[in-house]
Amino acid sequence: MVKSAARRKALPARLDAVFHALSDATRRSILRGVAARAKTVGEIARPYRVSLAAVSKHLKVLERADLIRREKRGSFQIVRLNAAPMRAAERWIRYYERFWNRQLDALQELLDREDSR
Amino acid sequence: MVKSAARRKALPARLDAVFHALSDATRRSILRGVAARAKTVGEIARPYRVSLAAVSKHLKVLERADLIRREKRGSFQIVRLNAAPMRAAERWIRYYERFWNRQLDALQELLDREDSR
DNA sequence: CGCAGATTTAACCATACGGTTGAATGTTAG
DNA sequence: CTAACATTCAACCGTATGGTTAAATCTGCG
Repeated sequence: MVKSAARRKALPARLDAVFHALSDATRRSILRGVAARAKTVGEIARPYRVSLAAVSKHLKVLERADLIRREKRGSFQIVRLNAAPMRAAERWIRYYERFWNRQLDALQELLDREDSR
Repeated sequence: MVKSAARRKALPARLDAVFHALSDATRRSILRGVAARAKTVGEIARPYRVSLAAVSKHLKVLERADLIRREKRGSFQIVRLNAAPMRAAERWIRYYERFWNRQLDALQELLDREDSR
């Protein structure tokens, strides 16, 4: 059962892992990269000034959040994006859309009042 | 100038702070609470089993991400949600919507094939 | 003034993070 | 079999995190 396998962790813990994975600019950049196309670890690491071992650790964090999947291909491996877990994160955030809209409305109202003064 | 004040930090750094703030279940829970209505620190802390000092630290993390604003009201203070920074986070994630859709499509296709076997 | 209440600060602790270097592992190619 | 390559592991380092308790700070009130 694909679904239950993907959900063995409780939602809060998964959100913890996903948001934590996204809280680092290097990791977000890595995700952008593998979203464009699947890459080997070496390819992923090349653009960054950090060591390969550091990138390996970043990949482990991303893997813990299930945001990437690895396919072993002999001596190297192919890393590809798994965007699915972002859905829950996006839904969590989007709950607050009404609040930022409301606040923007309030700000707009404020600015309108300033303008007409 | 409201806008430039809200943007004194570079986008990546702000995203770091926002995603990090959201990576803890207690902090997410706190945000839910203050979204419902503005609260004092004491009110915020009451439901949790941790000390007031711990909650105070959580609030500092949320404040660093500019996800809450505090209004001093004499001996206590009122904490309210500031959802605006979530916009950028939501936009960052939504970029990947097409990927999780694409992958869901692929999964659906797979399941369809299974069904018709 | 002086206390009570609300909140933060300080000091401390264990663990996690993000980075390094160097050794170890696994795999393919000669 | 061995050399070369891709990647991870291990050990270490400095700093951050999330928690604690106890002391400090600030404010309103009698």
